[in-house]
Amino acid sequence: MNNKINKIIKMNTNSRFSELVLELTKKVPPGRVSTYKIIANKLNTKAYRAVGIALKNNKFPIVIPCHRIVKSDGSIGGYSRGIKEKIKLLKREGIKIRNNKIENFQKVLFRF
DNA sequence: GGAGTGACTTTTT
DNA sequence: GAAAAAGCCACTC
Repeated sequence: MNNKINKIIKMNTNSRFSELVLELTKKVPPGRVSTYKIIANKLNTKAYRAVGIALKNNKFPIVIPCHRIVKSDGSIGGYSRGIKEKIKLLKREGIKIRNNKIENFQKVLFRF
């Protein structure tokens, strides 16, 4: 099951970086969020922006919970289908959002 | 292989 | 505290 997902990810990422980004994104549990910064730090890099690029370019947003990745100040960030959709998905998982910012950000933040 | 781009972050106005 | 600027580095073409 998970192996299949990994294969799919590898298929669609020629570079190691994107692969790792997607791997980490997958590990964020439901109801929690993480940030581009945390992921970049986890990969020992400062390519915060490249993390976003990797998520944007991933071909399988179904298996990758991209919506659980937000900006480091708790605001939403971006989403290929529009931030409205992202907010909706987050709310569905029990995360409260006000004025495009996540409430209890520190609480729901998942630090790996 | 160089230049432009971006779902970011931090610092400075 | 909002807005702008600067810094960052992988990605794409």
